[in-house]
Formats: sequence, structure tokens, C-alpha cells
Amino acid sequence: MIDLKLLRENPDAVRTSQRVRGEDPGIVDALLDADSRRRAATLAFETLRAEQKQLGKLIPKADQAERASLLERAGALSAEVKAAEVAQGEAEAQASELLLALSNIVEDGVPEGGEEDFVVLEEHGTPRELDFPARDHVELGALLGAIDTERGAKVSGARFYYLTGVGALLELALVNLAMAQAVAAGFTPMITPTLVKPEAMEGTGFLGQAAENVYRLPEDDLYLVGTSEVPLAAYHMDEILDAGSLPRRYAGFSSCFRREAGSYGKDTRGIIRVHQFDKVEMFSFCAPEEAEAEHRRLLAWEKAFLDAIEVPYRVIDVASGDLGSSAVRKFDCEAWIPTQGKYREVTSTSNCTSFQSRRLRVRMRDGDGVRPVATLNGTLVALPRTIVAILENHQQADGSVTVPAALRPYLGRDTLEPVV
RNA sequence: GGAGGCGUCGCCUAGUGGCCUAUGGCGCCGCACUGCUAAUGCGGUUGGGGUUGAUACCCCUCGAGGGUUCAAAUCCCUCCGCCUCCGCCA
Repeated sequence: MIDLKLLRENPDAVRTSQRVRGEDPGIVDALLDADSRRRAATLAFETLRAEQKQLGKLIPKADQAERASLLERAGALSAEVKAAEVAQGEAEAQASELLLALSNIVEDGVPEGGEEDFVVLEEHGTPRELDFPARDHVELGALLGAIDTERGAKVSGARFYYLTGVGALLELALVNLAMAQAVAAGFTPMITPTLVKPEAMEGTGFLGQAAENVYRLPEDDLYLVGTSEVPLAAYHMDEILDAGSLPRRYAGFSSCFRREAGSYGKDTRGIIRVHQFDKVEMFSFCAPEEAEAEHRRLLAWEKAFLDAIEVPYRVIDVASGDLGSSAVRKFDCEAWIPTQGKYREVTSTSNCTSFQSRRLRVRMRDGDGVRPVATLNGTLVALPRTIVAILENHQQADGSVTVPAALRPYLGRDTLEPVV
């Protein structure tokens, strides 16, 4: 099922990666051990199975006397084969369980450390100097009739909201702007399922460390996705893609659902951290040797979108301990939020190399070989946070909000005016 | 939700317990023939995983998983998917 070559050839690289992530390097040795047991079990099974096949050919041709003794041996062999098959299955299950627990190998150059140890790569735009007291997005949203968090809480609970009036129109305009940009860049637009099977969730790595943030529907054994990355990655599950057809780039629009467990008390005001939101996500299947360059391209498309909506932002290189198990490197774009006086994550792009494709069995054929592809994802626009950034950064003294030029054709107006 | 039908190697298809190491066609690849193309002939062609310096070799694979049997594409069970009809529904 899984390629262990890297691990066999260079176990130290894997140990180092585990260490900088703050995870257990000991798993490497357990894995090597399990792998050798798996190989022994496979060999034992195959040897017995070969003998069984030979016997199966002899029996129909044998005369009466021979037949009896052959059948006797075949009977005994049958039990041995079954036992060997079970042993092989168990050895394989043990090896793959350990392998699934292993995080991806951190890319060279990633800053070492935890959440606070990111490195700022770039800064774009300058936060405006306001000559009036800034309103936060909750206040602006109420003023403009764009966001209703109170009724969201009444109907669905904390961290739910309604986008109303121009708020709803603003979301649709942003989605259309994002999709237009994606299509121009050669992406295939996709509207994806938001309920997926365990296999898809597992294969994308969301049932590991992030499992507590996933909504599950036990009655149906389905999961609500936290991002369309999941259905996009699983789109080519069990397929072998022709190398000539790569890179394959998809822009998925979907609702996203997150339990936000363990974030009680964090961002409780407004729509920065919510249980349900919409998002346009870029997803790319490409050759592994192209992955690093593709990662930079996804980042460039994220920046292009933030440039278009004219909000100040910076790009950070996320530190090793904060990567998530599937990524080898992650760049976040953080928009300036005036009322918080700091930059907050609005988009994020990860290079997952073959972490997901091995689990989902998405492979490519080139020349004489078949090997796992690389998968990468990047947010093009996550709606609530982008709406927050636009409202807060483009607000005027009278509570109106100037619509960024690129968005005007999609929204059909230049400013959002207070309705109360 | 009810009734029936179907799922074979890229596509179509043969196949009712061992000679299936899966038939034939289309497509594709190679060679031959032909001024080029087309046509024709001959040969090759399921895919995946593993072992190996190489030539080679082994295992798995007939929607998935179990079962019966010395032996399963073939018989039995469960599940999944697709199609047709009925019911319900945006």
C-alpha cells in the first residue's frame, strides 16, 4: 500500500522532521521494525501460495491413487495459506497504522519552533491612518445591515451569523471575483460535496491532530468538511493520472464546517472564528518535483486576490511546530485588522507533497513508472474574514464603506451606505 | 422507501467449479508492405505491488468484503455503485 523507501534509505531525515515538529522520533524505529515483519510475512504467504497453485494444476490431471495423496496435501496447505494470509494482513495493518501516524517531512528552510516562531516574508500595503474612531466589523456590519450575529446566535448558537442585504451580496461578489481570477489562471471551477466518507477525511489528514474540529454524522458515517480541500483531494482517489495532464488545478467553492473545539473564548466577537463559512479553495495535483514551485504560484495567486481587494497584508512562513501533519511547508497571508491593531490570517497555502496522495492512492504515470503525485492547497478567499478585512480597512468616517475597484463590477456599487 | 436488472483487462464483449496464466473486436504500440495518407498483413497490449546487477521471477487484481471447496470470474451471503419502474420530495 505505502512506499517506505524514503524511510528505509534516510531514517534520520524523518527523525529530524519529527523532532522539529515536536513529535515523537521513536516512531521511526517502530516503523522500520514493523516493515521488516511485514516483508517476512508477505514472503511466507507468497511461498505457500505458489505451492498451492502448483498443486491445483496437478490435481485434475492425476490418476486415482495420486489424486488422494495430492488432495490430502492440498487440504493441509489450504489451512496454512489461510493462516499465512491472516498473518500478512495483520503485519500490513500494523505497519500502515504506524505510517498513518507519521507526519509529513518538513521542508528545508521552514523556521523551527511553535506558533509564535513564524518568519515574516513580505509586507504589502500600509495600514491607513484614520482621522476618526474606527468601528469594528460587528459595528459596521450592523450599521450597513450586512451582518447579524445576534440572530445567528438565537437560531443556531454562538459562532453562527447571518449575512444580510449587502453582506450577502458582498459575499457573492467576492466569490465571483475569486472564481473569475481562478478561471483566468486556468483552474477548473468546482462546487463540491460538503459531506464526505471517512476515507476522504482520513486520506486528507483531518482525522489526525485536527479530528476534534471535525463534525461527524454518526447515523450516516459521514463527515462535514472543514474545507473543500477534502473533496477536491479525494476527487482523483484511486486514479492514475497521465503526467501530461498535470498540473491539474481546481478551484472549489463550498461551505466549510468547523467545531472550533478548544478555542473557547478566542475571537468570540464577530465573524472571525465561526462554525460555518464559505470559501473558494485552490487545489493542485502536480508532479512532486514541481511541488515547491507550485506552492509559490498558489501563494502568488493568493496575493493577487488580496491586492485586488486593496487590504494591507503580510506573508508569513509558518514554523515547523504549527504546520499540521500533512504539510511540509505553509505560508499564511494575514490581513491588517485596524480595530485589533494586528494582522490576522485570511488565507493559507500548504504543500502536502505525497502525504495525501499516498493515502488516497492518487498516482501519476510518466515514462515507465507510476508514483504518487504531490497535492497542494491554498485559500483564494475565505468569506467572513475577507469581509471583515474589507469592511474595517475601507470604512469611512460616516460608517460607509468604499468598495474596492476590482469588486465594483461584481457588486454593482461603489460604496456601502449605512441603513440605520 | 418498494420491485426488478446489471457491474469482466482504456471502450465493447465471451465466459455456469480445474485446460481462465480471462475470449473476440475496437483502440493503442512495433514491424512489414505501400510515392504520402488510408487500407492490409504479422506480432504485442489489464492494471497494481514486490524481489532482482540484469535477463527474469513471485503475489494480488473479473465492483468491495466474507463464505463454501483441495480449487471460485463462475456457487452462497453481505455491502457498494449504475440502470428501469413505482412511491415520496426541492
